[in-house]
Parts: sequence; C-alpha cells; structure tokens
Amino acid sequence: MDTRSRILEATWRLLEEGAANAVRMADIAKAAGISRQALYLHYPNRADLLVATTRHIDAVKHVDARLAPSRSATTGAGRLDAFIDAWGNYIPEIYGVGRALMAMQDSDAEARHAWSNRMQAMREGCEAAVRALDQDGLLAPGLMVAEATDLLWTLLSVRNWEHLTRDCGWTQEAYLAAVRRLARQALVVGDDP
Amino acid sequence: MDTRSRILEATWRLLEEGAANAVRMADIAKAAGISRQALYLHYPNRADLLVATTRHIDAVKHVDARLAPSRSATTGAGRLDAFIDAWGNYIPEIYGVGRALMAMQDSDAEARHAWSNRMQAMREGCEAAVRALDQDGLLAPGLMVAEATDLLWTLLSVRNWEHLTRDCGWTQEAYLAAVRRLARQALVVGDDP
DNA sequence: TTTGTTTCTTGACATTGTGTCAAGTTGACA
DNA sequence: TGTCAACTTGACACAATGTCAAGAAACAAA
Repeated sequence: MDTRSRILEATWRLLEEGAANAVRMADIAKAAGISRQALYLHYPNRADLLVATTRHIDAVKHVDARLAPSRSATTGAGRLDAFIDAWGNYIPEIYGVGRALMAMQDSDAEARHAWSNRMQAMREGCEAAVRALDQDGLLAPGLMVAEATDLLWTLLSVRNWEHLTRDCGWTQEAYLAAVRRLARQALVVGDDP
Repeated sequence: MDTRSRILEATWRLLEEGAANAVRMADIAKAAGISRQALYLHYPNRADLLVATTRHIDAVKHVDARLAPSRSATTGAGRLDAFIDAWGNYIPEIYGVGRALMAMQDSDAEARHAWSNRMQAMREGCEAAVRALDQDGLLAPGLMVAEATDLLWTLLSVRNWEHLTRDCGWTQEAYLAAVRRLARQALVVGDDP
C-alpha cells in the first residue's frame, strides 16, 4: 500500500477509535509509520488531510451506491424513506472524521468550507426528496419546497444523530425509526394515522 | 461596578459580538480594563469564566421568570407550547457563550461537564412538559415518556436553533413556529389537522 | 501618618500543538 | 555512477493557555 493510502487509513482508524480530539498530526504520522514531517509532505495541513480522508471513506464505503436507491425510487414517499435510510446509515461511517472537522470549524476557514460543502451536497439530496414529494402532491400543505428542505436537512443533521445515539443512548435502529416518523409527519400530507 | 461584574459584562459583550472564536483571555481582560493576569486572579481558567458568564446572563435575563409560565400552565399542550416559547426565545440570549462553551467541549472536560449540566437541566423542563402531556392522556401512542423527552430535547437543541436561524437564515419567529409544529406532531396525539 | 492587606501590574516562562525550514539519508532507476 | 523522489532528523516560529514571582497602588484601620 502506498504512503498516501496508509496515511488515510491511519487517520480514519484513529478518528474512528473515538480518541476524541486527541488525534494529533504526530499521532497520525506514527500510526502510518512515517515521520510527522513526511505527513506534511503529502497533506499541507490538518484540514486538507481530514477532507482527503472523507473522500477516501466515500470511495471505500461507496457513498454513491448507497444513495442510488433513493435516486431511483419511483414514489415521493419511497424516495424520502430511501434517502433517510441511506444518509442515516452513512452518518456513523463518517462520524469520526466529521466530528474532527466540525471541531475545527470555528478556528479554520478551510475546514469550515469543506464541511459546509459536504453538508450542502447532502442538502441537495434532501431537496430532491422534497421535490419528489411535491410532484406527487404529497407535500404537506403550507410548506414551500425550500422550507421543507431546510426542515429535513436539520432533522438529518449529524448533530442530531450524535445527540440521539450518543447523548441519549439510542440504537441506530431507534434513531432511524424516529427520524423516518418525524420526517413523514412533518413533510408528508395526511401521513399520521 | 466591581471588577468581577466588569469581567462578566465584557465577556458577554465580546461573545455576543460574534467575534467567533477570536475571543481570547487577553481580549476579555483588555475589554474589562484590567491586565490578563488579573483576569486569572478572578477566574482560574477559561471554562470557569464562561460558566460564570452563563450564570450572570441567567440572572440578568431572569431565566426562571421566563420559565414560570411553562410551570404554571394548566394543560399539557399549553405547557409544551409555553416551554418551547420560553426556551426557544432564551437560546439567542445565551448563544454567544454557549457557542464558546460548545467549542471547548472536545478539549476541556470542565467545559464539557458545565455545558452538559446546563443541557441536562433543560432536559428536565422537556420531561416535565412530556409528563404533563402524558397525564392529560395526550401523549402520542407508542411513545414512552423517556423517548418523547429525548425527542423534544433533541428538537430544542441549541444546534438545531443554530442550524435553522444561522445556516438556513430563518427568522426567530419561523424557527419557533416550526419547532412548535414539529413537537405537536411528534408528541401530541391527534394534533395534525 | 504609618502599617498591613487586598487587588492589580509587569514581565518572564512553561506547555501544547500546528506548521515551516534546512540539511542529510536512502533506495530505485538510468 | 549519478540523479531524483521520498523520507528522516532536528530545530524553530507562532499562538494561546496557564503559572510564577516581585513590586505598585489603593485603601482601611490603628
């Protein structure tokens, strides 16, 4: 395996281990079996390294394949559920890196933009699901597409996943079920038996 | 005004000004008109200072008076709405300090506990509202009190307020209306016309 | 007015982690 | 043999928190 891959794998592993914020550049270098300076030879700073790691995870975990069912769903409601499942199950995969990237947001403009872009892309998935609902005439009355998209986007935020599964101790299944239910109640017309 | 008060007011003001994370101990000292070391004479570290500032804001903004209407509401649904209004309108007041405290969570155990305690207290308000609903027989079927409390707690998180009002650009009124609606749909039986 | 105490100031320093710089080593390949 | 890229070692700048010690200033009490 080439050095770059070893670096990305090491970064990923250390961040997954949840060693909180104690993952320093020196730790990553050591885990990858190179010197701290060699790390800077490949990635000029921490933000770049973390962003590269998210891309690496995307590739390994086939993020696009996971989102495909959502894109190909025929009904609006099916699309909504498929998207929630796909994204909701993807969050735990990127949580380690995401957390590190979120922690840098206040101090590092590059990290801020990188994470913001990532979340903006996720928002587009939300919007697509909402538009599909709207075209089926299923969007709850009084809701504009933009507004509904924002709501779904908020509901599906990494922070909410973190809060429910970490702070509240919910299982992933309970999280998914609750978010699905909340989203349907909030967005889909007459969907609350 | 005594030095301690000047420190707390200065901290508050600087953090409200939204100067992001660029509020250093030296900035606060300067704004309070004392030396950096004098600041450490009053508050041994940054976390302590921020926690003291939240308490100061609580006192000045009369947090207990704001929560009183919620405690005295007679019906469960009224209590829920009153609590959402009280807390939802309080978030912007403490957001500056809260943000600084949240940013320290990963690196500082004291800040973590302080903020966690604060949010735990808020959770008790959520639980009281949910219990009131339950006693009125209005809690949505299939929901346990603990589960419903967690949902409301999540819905009312500072992060969600931040996301909707800052990232999505919603007004405070739109935020409140949406959260009220979501909470009623999720928690109150047969409340979705 | 003197004395003593509290509060504050000045200035130096330790620590931690990021990022930079420079000089040297190693190994593959031509 | 020479060259080039990737890597190493070691030193340093920088920012921010927090610590330490010595002295100044304000002020109350005798």
